Amino acid sequence: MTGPHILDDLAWRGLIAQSTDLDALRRDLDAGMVTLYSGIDPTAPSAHIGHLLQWLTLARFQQAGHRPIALVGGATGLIGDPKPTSERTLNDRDVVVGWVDKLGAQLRPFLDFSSGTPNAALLVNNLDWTEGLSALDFLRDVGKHFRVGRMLAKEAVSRRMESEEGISYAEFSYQLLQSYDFLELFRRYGCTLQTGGSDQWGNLTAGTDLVHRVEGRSLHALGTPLVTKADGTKFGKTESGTVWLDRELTSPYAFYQFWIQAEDAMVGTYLRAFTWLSHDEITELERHTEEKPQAREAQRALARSVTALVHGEDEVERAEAASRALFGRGELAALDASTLAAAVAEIPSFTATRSEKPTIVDLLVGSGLSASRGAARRTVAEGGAYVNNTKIETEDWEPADGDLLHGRWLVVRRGKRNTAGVELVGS
RNA sequence: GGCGGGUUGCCCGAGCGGCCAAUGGGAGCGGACUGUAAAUCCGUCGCGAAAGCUUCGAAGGUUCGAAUCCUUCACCCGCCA
Repeated sequence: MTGPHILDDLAWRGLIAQSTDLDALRRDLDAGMVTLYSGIDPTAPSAHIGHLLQWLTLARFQQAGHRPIALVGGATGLIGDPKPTSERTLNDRDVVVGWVDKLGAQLRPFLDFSSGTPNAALLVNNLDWTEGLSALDFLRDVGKHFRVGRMLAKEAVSRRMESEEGISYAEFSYQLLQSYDFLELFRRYGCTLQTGGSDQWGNLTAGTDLVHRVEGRSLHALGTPLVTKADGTKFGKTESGTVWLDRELTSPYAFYQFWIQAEDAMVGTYLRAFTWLSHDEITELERHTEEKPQAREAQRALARSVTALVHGEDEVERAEAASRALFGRGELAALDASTLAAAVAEIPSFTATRSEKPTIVDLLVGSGLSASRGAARRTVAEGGAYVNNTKIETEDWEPADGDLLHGRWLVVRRGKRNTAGVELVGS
């Protein structure tokens, strides 16, 4: 095996926020193949880039020769992990089942499941071992090992206890369910390490505690840091919401754009956490950002790498070509028809009819760039409306024939970076 | 089961019969600067071109007039059983 030790690599990448006994973990990792797991709950029809980080972490361990188990929480997803701010609303069972399937399919490309490989990845669903469990058995076999004082002390619980809203018994019990997963995976597969976001730390340690009490074994837990923006605020959101891995929810182009807009101060952090680029390559890119930030080399590499990982090289090509066309210094009118058509295909677009004589306000609203006519008019008044990179000053502006690129397209833009395509049809 | 407190726009949070489409902060959005970055400053932030319309947990009611008062319901929090 080449390259740095897996723990050193993770540390270098800034992926170790918390851990149980790191030295003991290192000894186990060095002694042979370790089976580890990380779980995500089905709370939406797609994973997002926070989940991606967990899967990549599993993949890094697999790359180092260890066996990853990717867990999808068909059971825990029915209960809901306590959020610091508010109680979750329960999702219907069949909805959760559908999401479990989607997430399972979505994570497959990130791990090697090929049978025959000694450390082939496993995909499990915790509903498999909890569904048949009676409430009495659960309380006797799992509940009996938990002290309420310890449970209350967990941050996820205490934060909620202090909040106005409080916490339901169901969410309070969540940590028991997740702990039981660790115990079950230890018994079934000899799993001795759980990784997860540091917001899961309480749940991770609850798991090691349970196994310790029941099996007398000290297992390991590793918490990855919560990825944030430079000012500490939420990462992974755009104007239109969460950045999803599902292309129907976040198009590859939008996905690429999200990464290319990364802040200078954070681009290195993201490169380390979300890409497979080597330490040398990343160090070089970080130096580039330091010396020539306006070139945005690091952002470009980041967007390219992560988009390739999630959507493939072909989509990277398309996203880059569209980005060049839309953000390039060249005139849009100078683009040939096929390049333009390809670019428009990548961005949200809609069709308008000539006879309807759409105004700039119609175009902004119709393309979804503005939420309402009032908002669209405001955008025009604020000087944020563009057609084909030309600022539109009046709200009753209508496209003339000469404005149409190749006889039918318009590129509408709100602000600096929100673009949409319009195809004008009819006569 | 009893008593008390609460539910306001994306979030926090004022308002406690008319001056309230609702103070303030944050987030968001647009502009200037720049580099599809950050910071800063300026503007904006229910729908509508406007008249006006729909909002302050839900439904009723009192009133010329309600987010503000009353009734019922739902949910949340606390204390006591």
